[in-house]
Amino acid sequence: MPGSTMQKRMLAAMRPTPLADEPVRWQQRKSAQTRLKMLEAAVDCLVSGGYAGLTTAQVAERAAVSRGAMHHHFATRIDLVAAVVDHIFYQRIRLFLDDYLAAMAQRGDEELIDLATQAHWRSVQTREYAAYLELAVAARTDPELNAAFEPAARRYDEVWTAEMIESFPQWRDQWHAMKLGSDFAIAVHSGLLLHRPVFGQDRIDMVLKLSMQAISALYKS
Amino acid sequence: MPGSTMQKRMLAAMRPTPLADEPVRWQQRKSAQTRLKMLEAAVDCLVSGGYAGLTTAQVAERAAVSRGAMHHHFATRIDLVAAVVDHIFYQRIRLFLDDYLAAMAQRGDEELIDLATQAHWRSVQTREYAAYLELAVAARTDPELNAAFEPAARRYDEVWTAEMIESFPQWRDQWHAMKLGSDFAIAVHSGLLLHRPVFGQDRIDMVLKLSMQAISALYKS
DNA sequence: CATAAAACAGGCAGATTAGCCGGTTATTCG
DNA sequence: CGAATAACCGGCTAATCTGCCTGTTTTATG
Repeated sequence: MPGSTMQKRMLAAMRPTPLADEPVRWQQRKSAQTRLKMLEAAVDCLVSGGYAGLTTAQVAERAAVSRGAMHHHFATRIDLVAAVVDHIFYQRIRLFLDDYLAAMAQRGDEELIDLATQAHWRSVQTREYAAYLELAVAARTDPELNAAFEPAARRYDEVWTAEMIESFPQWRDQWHAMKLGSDFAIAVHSGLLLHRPVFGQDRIDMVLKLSMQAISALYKS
Repeated sequence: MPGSTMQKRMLAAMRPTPLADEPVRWQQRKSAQTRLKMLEAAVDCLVSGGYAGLTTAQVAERAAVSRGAMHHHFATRIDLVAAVVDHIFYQRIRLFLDDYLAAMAQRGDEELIDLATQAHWRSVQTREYAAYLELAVAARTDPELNAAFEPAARRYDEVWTAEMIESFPQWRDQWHAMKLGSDFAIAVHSGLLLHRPVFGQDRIDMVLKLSMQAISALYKS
């Protein structure tokens, strides 16, 4: 399994343009650093206060930068939001790959589907996914956000699909089933996250178990 | 199948206190009417602008009432929000029952589980569920909203569970499986709603089909 | 009919936010 | 070294929202 190749390919496909290559000049490096600090602060704002809590003032305060610096990097709020959207999708890919490849290194090449499914469920429980959820829901009612979110979400989905086909050549003839299983896991996991406060851990675990069985059954037919 | 009994029991269990019994005096009836008009306007606000768009000014404008009347019925914004939460859960129960019982009247008593699952998927595509989704996500980051939302969500869940056991006595000995199937459908359907803009209808339909199979399999073991 | 109470109307102040702008410091390059 | 450029600073305005407040109209009651 070309784990390293897979990682590089997916990350390259989703990397935001400002981080295209490492700058060498002090100014640009400092600038990128400040920019990243603001993006991470924006993610914090999303996680703790939702999309409505993602205000320029809050982000500037959390990032410990002046509102002037804020305005220098992101002229308007929507510029910041668009950058946050790209950042979140990139981080989601990065974190999932880190976790999945680590799990794959520990265990063998068997039960790869189970391993990937479990890694996806873990990725759903991260702060990055919480931020993604806020953006996804807000994009449903905010046209400006949706203009930035939907293209990024589609790109993420395409990269995900293409990589699945590339990375599991042994199942290339049943990639339809793989895609279905992936979509299924995505839907179940996000739904479970949404209902966790009411369901509680026990019911969550039972639904997860049932989902794994349904996915496994896809490959035995 | 005592459909009417089921309907009355569930609606009574979830009915908001202000609508406990029909008032007879003009004033109270008019008051309840205005109140309902504001609650429906609030749902409109939620659907079109998200939880952040649920402002007292917007609601008053959509409901075509003065901000004074608004303040008379709901002293603070959180009072309005709490009433909207109860209203939404009540409407969700009501609309689901209307749809499910109508579908059950058309078709026979067979495949009740399939019928209920399909009715649930339809209920997820209503404007009331869109409003519920906004509230559920906002409640994750807004303590004040969560204080009103979580108890209501738990009550809804308890009523749902109890009614399932009451209404399907023929499967009383496998109510664990029924509950699991219900939780599973709830998770899948909400997850699909969330990802529909990216998935598209074809992939949605395939996941729905797979889900139905997994649920059906629960009752054959 | 008179008085009380409920429903309704709309203006005002305080707080918050987005966007904008002139000024300041630090870095780069000729 | 000096000019140009990039990064950064913080105050100002307009708009919006919430909560509160004083009146006005409509309905109920003795």
